[in-house]
Amino acid sequence: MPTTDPADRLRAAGLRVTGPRLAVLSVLADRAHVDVETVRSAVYDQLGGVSTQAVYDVLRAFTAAGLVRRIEPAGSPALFETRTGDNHHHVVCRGCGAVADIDCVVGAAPCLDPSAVAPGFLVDEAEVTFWGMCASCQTENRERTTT
Amino acid sequence: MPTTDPADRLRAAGLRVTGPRLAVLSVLADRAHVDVETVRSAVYDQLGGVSTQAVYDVLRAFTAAGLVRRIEPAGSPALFETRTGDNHHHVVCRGCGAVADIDCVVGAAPCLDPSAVAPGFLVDEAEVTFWGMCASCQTENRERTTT
DNA sequence: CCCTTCTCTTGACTCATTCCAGAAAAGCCG
DNA sequence: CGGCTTTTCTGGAATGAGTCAAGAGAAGGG
Repeated sequence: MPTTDPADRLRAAGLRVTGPRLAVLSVLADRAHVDVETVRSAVYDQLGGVSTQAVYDVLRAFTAAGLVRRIEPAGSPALFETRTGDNHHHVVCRGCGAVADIDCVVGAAPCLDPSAVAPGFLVDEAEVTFWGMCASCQTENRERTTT
Repeated sequence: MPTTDPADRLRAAGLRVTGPRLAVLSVLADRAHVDVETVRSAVYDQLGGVSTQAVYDVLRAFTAAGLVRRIEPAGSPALFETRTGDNHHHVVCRGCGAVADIDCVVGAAPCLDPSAVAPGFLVDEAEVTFWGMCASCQTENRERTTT
């Protein structure tokens, strides 16, 4: 059974095993897309205390090690997710800011071919963000408009 | 002759014609992608003074009116561009942060079909950002590595 | 020309994120 | 199992983008 143990996953990534790191890892495992403040408070509850700084450091280390991916939808703070390496994309709700995953339609990265890129530009990733309205925000909007 | 005069374009959008607005408009016309600070200083030079606030207000009003589009590549401040309504995309250089336009491969918005969106989600736009290295950053990188 | 309404100015303030020591802990080595 | 090096965590201050608020000032309609 490969790298199921959180501590092993950290070691495999060349990172030291510490309380905060394990806690952050477990928080990320629970939820799909988490912002720093959510991580911080969850870790805080779990360990009885952490500094904001530690959370940022841990998340940066994880991102650099490829354990988590950092996404940053326009107009909202950074979010972190554990699905990495599969180049999937995101839908963001304009109403409530909810983020959901979308499997990549094409496959490997970059999943799109930028036809007319500036000459010499070497593209390694295509990031796709879909914008729209989630079901509940549509309902809410309609009600408010109709009323 | 349709909306060639800046002042007319403002009026057509239902906005009042003022010094700062005309100045911002001309700054945006000169460059493809501008951040707020660049706009502010250019307008400052042109008019002999503006408040940061006015620049933000003007840009927000323009964005709301559809005169400009606001883009926000992860890790950099907001940029504004005058190409609107043609749903084109962007390449961002990881080295220097330079942004260039890419014509949409597909055509109309949303230019991609999110196959497995959460049920009920109404998508209205697909925003594509290509990440990579521009020609000069590649060269610089190679030199630094080789040396 | 007057009045209403929208726009700018100034200045304080929030929020996310980073920088800066120094103290503490984890790993590695023998 | 100790000692040493390296990395990580703590606390606190600082930066930068962007927003809020209240009042002075201009644009436009009548």
